[in-house]
Amino acid sequence: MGGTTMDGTKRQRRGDTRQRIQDVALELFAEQGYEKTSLREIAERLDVTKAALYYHFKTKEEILVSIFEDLSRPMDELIEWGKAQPHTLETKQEVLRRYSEALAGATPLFRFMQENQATVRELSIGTQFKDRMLQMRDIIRDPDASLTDQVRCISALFTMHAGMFVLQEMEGDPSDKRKAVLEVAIDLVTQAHSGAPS
Amino acid sequence: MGGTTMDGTKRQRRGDTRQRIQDVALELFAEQGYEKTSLREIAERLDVTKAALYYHFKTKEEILVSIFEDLSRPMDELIEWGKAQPHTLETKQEVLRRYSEALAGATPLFRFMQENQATVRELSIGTQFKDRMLQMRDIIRDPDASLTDQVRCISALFTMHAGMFVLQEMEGDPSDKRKAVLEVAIDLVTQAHSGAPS
Amino acid sequence: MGGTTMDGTKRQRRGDTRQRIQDVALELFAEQGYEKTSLREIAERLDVTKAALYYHFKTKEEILVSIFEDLSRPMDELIEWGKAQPHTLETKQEVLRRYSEALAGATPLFRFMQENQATVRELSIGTQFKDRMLQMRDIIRDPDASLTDQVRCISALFTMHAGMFVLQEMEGDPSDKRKAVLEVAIDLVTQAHSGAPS
Amino acid sequence: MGGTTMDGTKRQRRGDTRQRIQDVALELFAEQGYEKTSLREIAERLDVTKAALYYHFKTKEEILVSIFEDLSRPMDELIEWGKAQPHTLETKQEVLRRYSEALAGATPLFRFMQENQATVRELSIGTQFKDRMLQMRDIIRDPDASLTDQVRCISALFTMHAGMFVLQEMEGDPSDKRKAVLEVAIDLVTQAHSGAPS
DNA sequence: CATGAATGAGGATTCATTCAT
DNA sequence: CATGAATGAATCCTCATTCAT
Repeated sequence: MGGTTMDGTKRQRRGDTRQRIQDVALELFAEQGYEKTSLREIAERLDVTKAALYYHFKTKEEILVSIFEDLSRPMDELIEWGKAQPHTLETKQEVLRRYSEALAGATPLFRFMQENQATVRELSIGTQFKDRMLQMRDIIRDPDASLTDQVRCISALFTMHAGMFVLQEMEGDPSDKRKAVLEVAIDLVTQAHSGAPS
Repeated sequence: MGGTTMDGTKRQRRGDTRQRIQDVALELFAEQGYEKTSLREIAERLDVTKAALYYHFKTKEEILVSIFEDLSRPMDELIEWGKAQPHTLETKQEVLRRYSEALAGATPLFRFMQENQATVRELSIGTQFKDRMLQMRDIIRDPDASLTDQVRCISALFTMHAGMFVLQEMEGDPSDKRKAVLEVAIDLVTQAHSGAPS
Repeated sequence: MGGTTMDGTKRQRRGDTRQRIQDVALELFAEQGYEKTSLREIAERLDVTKAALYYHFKTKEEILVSIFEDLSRPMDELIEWGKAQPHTLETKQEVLRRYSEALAGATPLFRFMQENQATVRELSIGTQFKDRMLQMRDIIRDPDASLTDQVRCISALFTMHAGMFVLQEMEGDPSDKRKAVLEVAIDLVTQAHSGAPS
Repeated sequence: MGGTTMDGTKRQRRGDTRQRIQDVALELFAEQGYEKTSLREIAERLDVTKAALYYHFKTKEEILVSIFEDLSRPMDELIEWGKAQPHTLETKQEVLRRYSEALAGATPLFRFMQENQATVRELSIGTQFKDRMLQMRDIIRDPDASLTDQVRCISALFTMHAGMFVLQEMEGDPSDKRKAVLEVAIDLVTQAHSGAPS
């Protein structure tokens, strides 16, 4: 597929239609939801025909899948890395720090995933995403800790997740807010670590 | 056609159709999402025609609105109560306790609201729900506290929210889990209260 | 039907629902057209249920039919009278004068008939109305006259018809306008009469 | 399904679907009225699916609008021409002559417009059509003339309009009838011109 | 690479009508 | 006299998808 001269940054300037489709699609998906975004709409924004989309993607779902796969790679790598580390507090804190960055790098996707859970659940990426969240959870929490401490860890994760979107509506410098969110999350994990097992 | 022999099973249900529509609709909305649930599906489950739904509700959206209004009243009352109290730590803790109960009493609705944010956003209830969340936020947080402490308060809210659904997938007694979630939330608010202003 | 004490003006003050239905229906039919006016709309305006309409009329069409029959009686009588007279110019002029009054007394109905010809054509009253128009034509025109003179007579009729509605949009006193229309119509018939046979 | 063996009958029709839709639609609209003609019916007659109609036209109304725009252009041009001429009797007579031709060239459309006034009134073309009629009126009549003479001019217009359809039911050669109608119309305008101002 | 034309399945909604109470 | 509840058939319209060119 896609025969071009190998100049190192191949496929950058040329058949960028595929990329543009993904960009527009993600924008619309995040804004209006997956179901309410029609291929017609995407095509119109790109000023191509619907049929053109089908040249690049077999189905509507495949567009979403491809976006997901491209953008969630950093998160995947983070999980891989986290699993290879010792389950120390320091690891967990570092995981949170890196997760904060991963989230920031793919805000629209995560916003989409969060706001379209019901839809995404029956799509192939639904399971994938859930699996990753569970893996994150298992890196962060300690199965032998008290229920409360486990909740703290999970809460740390959700705090970061939700923080991204809810805090957008508060005044203040975005990077300050991100720092605050991260701080609270790290705090939660740290507290969980110093708790007594149930 | 449609013929169900009058064996009492159907006879009993008379006059409660409106309620039954709401019940089935909420179940399906929560399970599959609002967009993916068709009125045909709801009607079929109730063994009535689509047109019957329109006797009781003017539009699909109105079904959802009516469910929302009925089920979110306790939350409304809680907010009313919370706003009338002094903004002390004790009030906040009590609000969280009551919120925990309100959530438990309307789990499917809250699950729906959380998993269908994208859809709900352009529906009339979207704004209402968001408003309520912001009011809860303003009861719980202290606008003069440090950013971090404000995040703690918001995190307390989301912990409870998310807790409801995410923890369903963990082993353990449901009421234990609810208690743990509440504890973490109260903890967060308490910590926020003892922090120094920024 | 409708047993009440015979006080001479029976059924005037009491079961006037039937009458009210007709009034509202005609108003709406004339305003929006027959197809676009739903029984729901009529019922709502009267603040009764749709089912109530069915107590008074068997079908939607019957409402229209009943209106038509009640309001077009004067026109019927005019035709009867006209047919019994000698076919002189004076008769025709008098017919036009009386027609002018008949039209004025049932403006909304005639407006409706004119603006809903396509719909009315397949309704029972369609044929009736057309028949009456043809009878009017045959009273007014002389089959032995030249084509042109026949057209003059028919034109006289249509002038009066259309005049009712089109002239509403011109400035000037309504009764002056009606007089002008009648004058032109009478003129046309008079001219037709003095013409030479083809 | 739908299977028509490729025997040429269908093959020929390619690319002209849009036109065929307009043709069939106008035919049905004129015959049964706009409301009573369903897209299903149009599609069935053309042996395509309803969705195919939507490929060519955005809405049912747009089908009608497109027909109207295509077919009423001659009338538009006539108005343009008429407005540019001096307001002499000769101009008016010529306008009527040309109008007669314009009407003949778009009989089904004008029949439709006349028989569906109630429907058309709330459609976008309703206003357009009315505007054109008023412009025609203003070309033909003299605002300083007596009311009666103004009615004569308007009557001339309606005579031509109505003539088209009513006369179809009279015996006689069509072109003879058209000539007679035109003669009466011209007569009316001519009389109006020789009248004394009110 | 992309379009023009079309489809089949399904969506929400509206309507005239019925009937037991 | 009138209503409450329901139906069956139809409506316009939208969508993801296909395929010959």
